[in-house]
This record gives sequence, structure tokens and C-alpha cells, in this order.
Amino acid sequence: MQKIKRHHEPVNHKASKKLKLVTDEEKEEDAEDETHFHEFDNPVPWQKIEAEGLDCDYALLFSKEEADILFSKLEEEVVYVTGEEAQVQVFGKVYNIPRKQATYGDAGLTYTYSGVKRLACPWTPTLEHIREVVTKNTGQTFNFVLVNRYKDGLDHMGEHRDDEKELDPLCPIASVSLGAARDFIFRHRDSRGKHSHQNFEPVKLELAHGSLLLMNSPTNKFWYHSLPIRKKVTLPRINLTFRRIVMSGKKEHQIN
DNA sequence: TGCCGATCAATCAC
DNA sequence: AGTGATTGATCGGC
Repeated sequence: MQKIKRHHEPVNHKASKKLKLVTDEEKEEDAEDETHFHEFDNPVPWQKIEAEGLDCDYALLFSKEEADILFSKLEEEVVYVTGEEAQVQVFGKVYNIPRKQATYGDAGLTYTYSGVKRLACPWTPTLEHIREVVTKNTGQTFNFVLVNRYKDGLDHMGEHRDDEKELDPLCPIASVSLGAARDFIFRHRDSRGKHSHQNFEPVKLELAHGSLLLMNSPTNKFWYHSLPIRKKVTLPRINLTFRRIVMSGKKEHQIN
């Protein structure tokens, strides 16, 4: 297993200056005598967000300094789709999506967005680095990331659920936010529309620079989420949603 | 003003 | 093959 090089400040500022990534086995060995190792190894403090059928965990994963660097690196590395790939059809009409999108992941993986299949680009160094940090902090592995870039508060995403068939239903979706903080709204599926038969209050969060939101099962079965327009926001935000895609049985891309 | 919820009535996946 | 779900723009109410 490859070691992760930490080239930014650690989350825990009380941690030793000697930043050495230790494997789980090494932790076991050192655990008894070295107190400062415990400080360094402390997991990020998670905040639980719960409602009926909704189960999320929120944490500040990166310091401002780390997050600033990650943001600018992503601005250099990520290539967003253009043209027809950046359009979506709603009720028969074609629109440009009100944000920029890109898909990265393990070789050969595809992702279906609004009926259109899209091939994952190979991981960039920064995306791979963030994936490793997320894995280290969640214990979950991901093989794909959807990148959404919102250039200002007018860029947005409408209400939807991430319930694509190709997603591993038990794996959480890990959403990393970088750049401008944006409001994020959950609404229960049975509390939408004029004749909704239940009355769950929306769950509203602000996703901060450097934060990680884990959306655990079965959140996406019952709750829609959206990133609404915020006219006061003038700065860009990049959002990374790490997912686990299972190519169940389906023969991938038959080449004739 | 800005925000929020409802509507649209075409197309597609299952 | 009929049904249900859809994603974004627009509009009305507050």
C-alpha cells in the first residue's frame, strides 16, 4: 500500500511537526506509550445530521490553507465537459447545465447522468490525493468522482436523488466542498408537490470550504437534495462527490 | 430583493 | 406497453 505524503498543514494543529503517515499496524505498536500519536491520529470530529430516513455525517476535513491549495490545483487540472455533453434535456427542451461538470474514475467506468452515459477520465494527482484522504477518514473506498463547478451563486443544481442503478446502494456518497460556501437543501420525497402526504421539514446545511459531507444509506432513497441559487455568492465552488460504481453483470462497452 | 415551492406535459427507462 | 420519474426554467407569493 502506497504511503500518502502530507504536504500541507495537518487538520490537528496540535499534532507533532514530524508528519509521518503510519499504517494501522504501526499505530497498534505505538499506541501504548506515545500520547502525541493519539493526537495526530484523532479522527476529524464528525457532526451527525439525522432525520427520518436521512443519515449524514459532516466534518471539516481540510484546513483553510490545505483547501486553498487543493482548490487552485483542481482549477489547473480538471477539464470540464463542453458542447452537447454539457447539455441536459428536461421535458423535451435542451438546456445548458447551470454549472460545469467532469467525471473521473478508475479505467473503463461509466456514469449515467440524466440518461446519458459518460466515460470516466483517469484520476488527476489532486483528485487521487483527495480520494485517499477521504478513504483514510471514512474507511470507505471509491472508484469514481463527479466534479461540479459552480462559478458563482447563480450556478446551481436542481432537486434530485443520487439513486443511479450503477451506484453501490450501501456505500455512502462522499461530498467534498472547496471554494465558496453554499447552502445545501434536503427535502423528503413525500413532502414535495401540492398533494404531499407528509410534512417533513427541509434539512438545510451550509457546506464550508474544505468540508466533507457523507450521505449514508438510505438517505438517497427518501431525500432529494439541491444546491439553490444564492445571488449574494460571487465566488466559485468546486464540489467532488466520490462514489462507488458497480458494473453489475453488464458487459461494458462491447467493441465491434 | 431574494427566496421558495409548484408547475411544465416531453421523453425515456423499466 | 403503460407507468413513473425526471432537471431546469419560469412564475407567483411572500
